Amino acid sequence: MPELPEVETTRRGIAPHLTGRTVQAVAVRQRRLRWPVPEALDAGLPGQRIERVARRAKYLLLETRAGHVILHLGMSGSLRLVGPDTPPGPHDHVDLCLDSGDVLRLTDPRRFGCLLWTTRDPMQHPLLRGLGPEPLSDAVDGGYLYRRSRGRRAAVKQFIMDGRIVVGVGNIYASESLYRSGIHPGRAAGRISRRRYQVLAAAIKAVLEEALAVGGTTLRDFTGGDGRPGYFRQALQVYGRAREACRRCDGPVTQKVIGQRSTYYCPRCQH
DNA sequence: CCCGATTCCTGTAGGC
DNA sequence: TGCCTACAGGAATCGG
Repeated sequence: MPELPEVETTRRGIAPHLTGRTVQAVAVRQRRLRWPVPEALDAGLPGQRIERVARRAKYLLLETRAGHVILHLGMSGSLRLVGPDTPPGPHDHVDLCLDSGDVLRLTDPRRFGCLLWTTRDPMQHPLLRGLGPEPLSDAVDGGYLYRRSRGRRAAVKQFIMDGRIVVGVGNIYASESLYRSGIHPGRAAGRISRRRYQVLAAAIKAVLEEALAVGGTTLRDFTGGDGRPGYFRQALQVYGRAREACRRCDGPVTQKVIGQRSTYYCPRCQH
């Protein structure tokens, strides 16, 4: 599923094929995604040249002079470039037809993604306004997490998954970075020391960067469309490994629901 | 403001 | 083999 590294990998994969191209036509076969695909997209996008492909959090932005496409892959979405006469499958909801002949195709079986169009500053869009800093930026460090966590009683795992605090840390990376940090995911966010938040911030960055590095492998699946899981799966220490042996202490990995999400951790190594 | 619960959707996995 | 249910997940939104 598209996590932040995979969204960034997607961006890098499609950007060379989109930048400078003009959208000739838009075909919407299914408008009902997380939010309806607006009719304004069909009206406003054709004829526009894509100046840049950017990313903010897990949103992809296609910038044109007339407006911006805001695209989110949800949990099952993917983008592929296909030839002009490739017949769409049942979950191929939207096509952007380019003047190169390529078609950018959005596939999303569970339809948790979205594809929106705005003629205003996209960063002021309700979905983007209020998002926290990028996890790989200098704005996120131990001191920042420490300050933002004061007074919070919610679990630290929920805290780092809160997009207003820091974006891009999904369920998988939250478990993985807490494991690396030796921090118990259920610990109250406001009761963790500055020193431990420094360790956690470094772990979040390391996990995301490592995933991004192997996300380049996922790109081949993505463009080739064979859907194999990326290599990052093999690097997971706790996620999805309930009752299996902790790689550090050999004790069983525990699975527990925290904040309505499956959470994996080692009760011996994380406190 | 903070926090927990609910909601969207459908492929997959597990139980019987 | 096949049916049925539970579950997974990103993130907005609602209710307290």
